[in-house]
Amino acid sequence: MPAPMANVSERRFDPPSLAISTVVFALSAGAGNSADDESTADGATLWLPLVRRIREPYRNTWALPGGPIAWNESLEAAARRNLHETTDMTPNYLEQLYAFGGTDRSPDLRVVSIVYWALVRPVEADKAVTGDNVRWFRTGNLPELAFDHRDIVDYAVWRLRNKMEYSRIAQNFLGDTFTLAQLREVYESVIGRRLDPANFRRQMLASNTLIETDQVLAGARHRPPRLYRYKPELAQGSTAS
Amino acid sequence: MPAPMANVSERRFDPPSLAISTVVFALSAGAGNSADDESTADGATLWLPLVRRIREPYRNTWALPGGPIAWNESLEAAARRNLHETTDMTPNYLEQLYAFGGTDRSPDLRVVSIVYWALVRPVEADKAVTGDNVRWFRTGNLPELAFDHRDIVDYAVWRLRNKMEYSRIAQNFLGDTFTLAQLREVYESVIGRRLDPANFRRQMLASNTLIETDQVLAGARHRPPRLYRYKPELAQGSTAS
DNA sequence: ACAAAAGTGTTGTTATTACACCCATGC
DNA sequence: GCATGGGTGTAATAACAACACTTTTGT
Repeated sequence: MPAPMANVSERRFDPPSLAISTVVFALSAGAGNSADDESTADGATLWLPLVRRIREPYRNTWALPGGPIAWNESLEAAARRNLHETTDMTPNYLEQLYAFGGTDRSPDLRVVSIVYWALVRPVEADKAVTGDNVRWFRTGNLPELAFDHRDIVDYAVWRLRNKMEYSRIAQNFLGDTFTLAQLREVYESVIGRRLDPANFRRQMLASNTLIETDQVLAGARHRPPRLYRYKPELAQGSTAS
Repeated sequence: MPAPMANVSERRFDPPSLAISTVVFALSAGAGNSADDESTADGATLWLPLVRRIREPYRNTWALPGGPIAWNESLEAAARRNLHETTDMTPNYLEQLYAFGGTDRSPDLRVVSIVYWALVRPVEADKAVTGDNVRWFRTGNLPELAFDHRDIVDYAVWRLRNKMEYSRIAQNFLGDTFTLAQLREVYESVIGRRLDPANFRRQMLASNTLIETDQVLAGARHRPPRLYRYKPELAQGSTAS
């Protein structure tokens, strides 16, 4: 119960308060329950869920899911709990993005936001109950966002693209097994550029992170592609504390 | 004046409070005013300043310089101000490292630390008035640190090494002009590995970030090396807000 | 048979590495 | 002259990119 008798103008001079927000990414498959799904044939697209603010400032404006941090939970736990409370999702991957603490982020309160970014698989993305107050948007076609959330999203997209090039986070968009074409599609839709199937295949196999299963994916009118899975990883998650 | 009548045991259940800390790096030249300067002939070494805690918990233990965030300053400004207050230094480079918010970081208070890391040139490093409460330590030979500061330092070193390989932060350890050997020494002492002088030279020149001056550095008993300077950079600093 | 994507081969280009060798200075 | 690092040359290797070509399925 901090400073119970403080009114708004006095609160302006309190030390900054803390909050958590999360930028969640999913690929198009799981975002089918959106209104304007004009998914072009040339590959999947990136989507993220936003929530409508129900109070001032920026009332009715779309914003990143977020909330306060409880006294007995870590930052990551706060992000995870909050995400579940607001969107019913449990992320496959969760990593701290940045702490945003400019003095002019909010018109009245001074709040420092510790922002996480997350990846969810299609199955998980479908769990998000969308409606008037929660909706998926494509990263390329966002509405006006509250606060500096637009900058935050841009930074998160940049980070995702970046990390895609040197790590194996792509697996967090996919199910347990997948074809190399599916894996390639993840890469292509995130970095926004076509990749040579032949070279991509060799790079992935050479990276020694894949296990070839003995199954193939039949049904299409061409040679059935082999299914792969990722090797169990030693340690992927985020940084300590 | 938040919650003025709260005692210690009640404070445990307050929402986390905020603080800023900074890991400052300098190369050996500027750290000569240290006690155990046994700088080996084979290149410079990394140093960082620590301050002695004057209150519980961890009283008398060395810790990262840090402090609270004022209501009207950004996180970066808080780091900069605090660094100046505690060590009289103004960093050449300053970037956010990570927000540490584990629940067990401190025995009593719950505090979230937003940590920055900084680079200072030798001239600036000399401004730090060392004494009983501020001292430079080599990163390879640190004392026991308060809280989780040891983990934080390790992470900062990792980040510095990493960033050294794909960016031009090395310049923040050097003066305006420098020889390629000096630049190489910075790289070598940070990443802890010898580099081929010939190849290093070509890589640096090929990167197209250096300007050749018309001066050389005479005085040594070998061919005088040419002095270079960095091209004025478009934008280097940290991320917004 | 044919279309379409899976999968393999091959070649040219570029980046990296190792190391030989010449250059210019102080002593 | 000679030791010392500055600076250039070069060849072997590895990584990457482009693209031709063969394989296997569904229709």
